Amino acid sequence: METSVGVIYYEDNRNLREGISFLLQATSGLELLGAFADCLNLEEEIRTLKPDVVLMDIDLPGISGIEAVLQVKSWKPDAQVLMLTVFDDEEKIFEALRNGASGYLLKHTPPSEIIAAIFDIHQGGSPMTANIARKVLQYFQQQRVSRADVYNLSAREQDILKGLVAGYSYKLIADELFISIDTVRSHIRHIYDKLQVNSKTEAVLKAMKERLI
Amino acid sequence: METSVGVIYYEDNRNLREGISFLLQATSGLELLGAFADCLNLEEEIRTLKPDVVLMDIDLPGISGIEAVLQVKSWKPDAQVLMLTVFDDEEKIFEALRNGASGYLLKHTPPSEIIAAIFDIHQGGSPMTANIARKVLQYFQQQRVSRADVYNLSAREQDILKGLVAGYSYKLIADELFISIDTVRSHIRHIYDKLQVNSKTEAVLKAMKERLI
DNA sequence: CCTAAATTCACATAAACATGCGATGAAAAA
DNA sequence: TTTTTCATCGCATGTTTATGTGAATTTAGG
Repeated sequence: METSVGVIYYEDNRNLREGISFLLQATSGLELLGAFADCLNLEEEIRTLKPDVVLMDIDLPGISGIEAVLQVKSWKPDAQVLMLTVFDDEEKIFEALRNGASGYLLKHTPPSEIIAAIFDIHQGGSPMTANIARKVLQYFQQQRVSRADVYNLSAREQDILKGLVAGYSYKLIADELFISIDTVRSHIRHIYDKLQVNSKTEAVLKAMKERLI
Repeated sequence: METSVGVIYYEDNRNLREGISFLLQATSGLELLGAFADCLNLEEEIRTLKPDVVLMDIDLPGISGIEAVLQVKSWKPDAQVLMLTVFDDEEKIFEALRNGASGYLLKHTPPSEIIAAIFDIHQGGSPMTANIARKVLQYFQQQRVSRADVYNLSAREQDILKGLVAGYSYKLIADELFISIDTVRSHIRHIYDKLQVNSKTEAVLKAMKERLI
């Protein structure tokens, strides 16, 4: 059983690459399998070196670090990718994370923390700076902005809409709420007006997407 | 302009509360506005003490820390809530974060890091342990895993299902795919069989909830 | 008090949908 | 080669929805 964590490092800035490489080599428990300036031979490098952790600069020439993540994960799905970036650009962060990166650090992070993060990520954690974590959280929280009152749905209309979202037919909703089916029809007409739709499916989709219920 | 960060602390364990309280008081740049064992007077405390940061144990007797987050955010939306917990229970994490918490630390985090996290959160970061960050990421990544194959939907059936999820009528789907409306019917029959539903709305709901598309 | 919503109900008709029972040809699997 | 699955189409029938029109009662706001 190997005890050290195999690392590959992609970084186009030579000084930085050599500096961090030296640090990685000097750290017991880590094994630097390779350090490269670009991802031109990514596939072969991943296949032959079989890294546990890939340290990846996000702004690489040629194939960007973001695309590279996808490739790393497709060739070695259990490899953990830790992104390094100078700027915390929201779009790039999300793209990289969606592509399968597991951690995200700013380059100005102290070297000791980068080392710690490599061990972290290898043990199943997702090291990221508090700033980046906040952006992820916001994306994840941004939801409940739009509420039912935006569309001025009355309480009863929301009841009916809940029934629709539950997948009920008009008749079931009527039974559920102890009202006639024509009343249900009437409410649904008003709901459609307010949501600007004209079918059950569209209303349900809008309700789900905008979390009106 | 006040320079210190006002903190309120909720923790039912007396020893822990007094220990951390002492630490908070001794830290320059922080001002401990209050430390309480429960959230029974949460509203008043938030209103009168106007904290910048609320340090909240997740497992409080009476009103749980998770519900408390919602209340804190409703009475002082710009207050940042930092959750503290012993176990990293996935459900509780997500509930707290959905309710508006901005950070999440395990209780065994070293006191120095808790202090650092308070400053972090006040400056717009979201401090969280690597383990918790991983869970958030996974939730956020779990999306694009087309589980359509779980139900053995054929490629064409997925096309039609996409049409339904887009809110199209049979006729529109038929036009879109250059097939007859009867063919659409036929595919939809098979989709219903495979998904075990019997209406457009149910199929759409299932597709959305389980991210089949 | 008056008006505007909201809630309830009714009748009617056309459109859309669900389902049953077929069928054909092509491609993939056995 | 035979069988199975897929994708395509048709017809028929009953059910559910969408929409028009109208109206009585309750509730909330000006």
